[in-house]
Amino acid sequence: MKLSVKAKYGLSACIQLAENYQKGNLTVSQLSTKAGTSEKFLEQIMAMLKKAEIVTSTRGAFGGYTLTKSPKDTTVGEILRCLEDNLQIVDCLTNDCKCETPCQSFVVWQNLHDSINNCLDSISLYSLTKGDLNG
Amino acid sequence: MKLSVKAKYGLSACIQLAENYQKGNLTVSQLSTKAGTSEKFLEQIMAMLKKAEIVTSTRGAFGGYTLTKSPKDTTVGEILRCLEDNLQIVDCLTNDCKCETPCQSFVVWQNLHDSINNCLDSISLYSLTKGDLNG
DNA sequence: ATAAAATCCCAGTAAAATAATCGGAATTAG
DNA sequence: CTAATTCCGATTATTTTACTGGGATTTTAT
Repeated sequence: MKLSVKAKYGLSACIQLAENYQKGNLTVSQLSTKAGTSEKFLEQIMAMLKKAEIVTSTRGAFGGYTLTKSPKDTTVGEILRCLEDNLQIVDCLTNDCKCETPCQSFVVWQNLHDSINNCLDSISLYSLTKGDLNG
Repeated sequence: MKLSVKAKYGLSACIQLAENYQKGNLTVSQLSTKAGTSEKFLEQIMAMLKKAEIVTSTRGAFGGYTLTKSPKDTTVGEILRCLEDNLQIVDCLTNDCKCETPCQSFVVWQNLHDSINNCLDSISLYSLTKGDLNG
């Protein structure tokens, strides 16, 4: 139940992009410095975010990354689902449950899954840049 | 962000103890069979639950485990905190936060941590044995 | 055309965490 | 005394995470 550093670095990068929204690209080099990791590692993370269409890239000189949608329309939930295997804390919920029959814990995992997603979906990047969750 | 099998097996064992509450002990052998793991592995998990005083043990022949408190007073939150490193999804929250300054993600981890704990603390073992979270 | 700046792609490796396994000591009931 | 059981500590195997590295491709500027 630990969050991966991919999630931390990736969210950090997205917050930076939110702060730079409509002010042009940020490069992996710039993003990685502030996120506190290597370019090569953040590169992989940006590839995941791009595949999920959370960020949009421009190749070549003067290229870089931008948010695909506005910070108000981009949630932490989307970002972490992209970087944390869809936030599936147990496999039971998508695959068939292979636990004991009947699996009396199932309802726990369902509730927990919903709690986590509801929480994170309610936080937009915009609210984080304002330091106010209701902003 | 995956739940460990320790948490799954441990919760399964606790549910079994809840169903057997005030009907005597259950042995590791009995618990492990239904939980679907080995005796030796569940032994370790029961030791953790004992240390957290969630279960009480009786040694020797005809020994085994019982719940320390009633199923109504034992929550899934307690159990998973015991088996999942206190449900600390990031280290920032207890240690000093070593992320970028200022760490704009901090509020996310706080919210998530609270959501998870509130969710799990609201589920008692009793409600699980009844298959009704409001029971 | 060339060079520089950037993303993109794929492969490999090192470290850490997880999931066990193993052997045997201590305790208790009968 | 014996059998059933928890308790204790060490070791090992497997999987996941966290990186590192090389180089191809794309784009802009000169």
